[in-house]
Amino acid sequence: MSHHEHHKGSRSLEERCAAAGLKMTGQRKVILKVLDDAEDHPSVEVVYDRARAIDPSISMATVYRTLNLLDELELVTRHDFNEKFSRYEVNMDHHHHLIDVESGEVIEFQNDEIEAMKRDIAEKLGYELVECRLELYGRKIKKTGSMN
Amino acid sequence: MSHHEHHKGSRSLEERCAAAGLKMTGQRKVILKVLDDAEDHPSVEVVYDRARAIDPSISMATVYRTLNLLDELELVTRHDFNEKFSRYEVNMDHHHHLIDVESGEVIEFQNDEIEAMKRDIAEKLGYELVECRLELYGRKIKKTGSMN
DNA sequence: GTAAATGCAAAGTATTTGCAAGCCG
DNA sequence: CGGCTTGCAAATACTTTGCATTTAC
Repeated sequence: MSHHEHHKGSRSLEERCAAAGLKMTGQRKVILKVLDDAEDHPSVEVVYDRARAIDPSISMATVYRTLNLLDELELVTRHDFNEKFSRYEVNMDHHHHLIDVESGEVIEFQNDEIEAMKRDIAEKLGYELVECRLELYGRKIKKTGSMN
Repeated sequence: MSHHEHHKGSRSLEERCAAAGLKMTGQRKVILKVLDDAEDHPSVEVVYDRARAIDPSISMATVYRTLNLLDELELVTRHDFNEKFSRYEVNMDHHHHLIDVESGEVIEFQNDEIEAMKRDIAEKLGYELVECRLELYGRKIKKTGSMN
C-alpha cells in the first residue's frame, strides 16, 4: 500500500493545519498538497518546484516559512541526511530511514524491538526519551547465484 | 576513565596524520592537539577558538580545511546534532549519542544488541550496513523521593 | 477591519575557494 | 626546490528577515 494515504486518523495536512488555526491561503493549500502527495522526502527546493508547477506565484520564502511552521507544529519532520540542505516529510507513523549510499534512495522501516531498546537505553542513562533519530546507511546486496 | 587517552592503538591524531602522508605544519599540529584533547564534541568555531588560544595566527579556513581532510581520512567524525553547524569528534571507538534537549550536553553510549539489530534490519531490507547514526534526544529524569 | 501571510530583495550563517605567499620534506 | 598549506577575502549555498502589500476570516 502507498504509505501516505492518511493512516493517522485520515486527516489531510490541510485539515490538521486548519485545526491548528492557520489561515488557508491559496499558496499554503498548494504547498500542503505537495507535501501530502509526496511519496519521497523532498528538499525545500523540490517542494518549491512542485508547488510552482501548480501555482507559479509561490515564492521560496513562503515555502521556507511554511515548512518551518509545519515543523514547529510537528506536522512535518525535518531531516538532515548528511546533505547540505534539509528534506521534509509529513509526520505520519513513526519510523526510521535506511539511505542507499550509492543512489541516495531512502527506505523507511520500523522495528518495535529497537523502539523498546531506545527507551531502555535512555532510561538507564537517567533520561526520558523525547525524540530519536536512527539512520542506517547501506549498500545494496547483490544476489549471488541468480545472476540476471 | 577519561575516554580519550588513545585507546585505539595509542596513536595520536598527529601520528595517524603523519602516517597518512600529511605535512605537519605548525597550524596543523595545534589543531590536531586541540581535537585530541577535546573531551567534548566541539564545533568548528570552538576548535578555531581553542586553536587560536595556542596560536593566534591560525585562520578559520585552515580549521575548515583540516577538519574536512580528517573527515575524509575518517580520522574524525562529523556530527549534525540538529544544530545549524557541525560538531567534530576524534574517531575512536564506535558509539552513539544521547543529547540532553535542555542543556545540549552530549552523552556517549554503546550497546551490542543495537549493533546486531542494525545489521539485521539492513540485511532484511537487502542492504549491507555501511554506516549508521543513532541519536537519542532526552530530558533528564528528576529523581522523586529524595528531593534535594 | 485586522492580524496573519506573502513576495521581493536584502541580510544572515555556515562553509568553500581562488590566489598569492609561505613552509615542509 | 616543488608542491602541499596557509591567510585573506571574496564567493557559495542554504535559510531567514524587513517591509510594503495582499488576503483570510
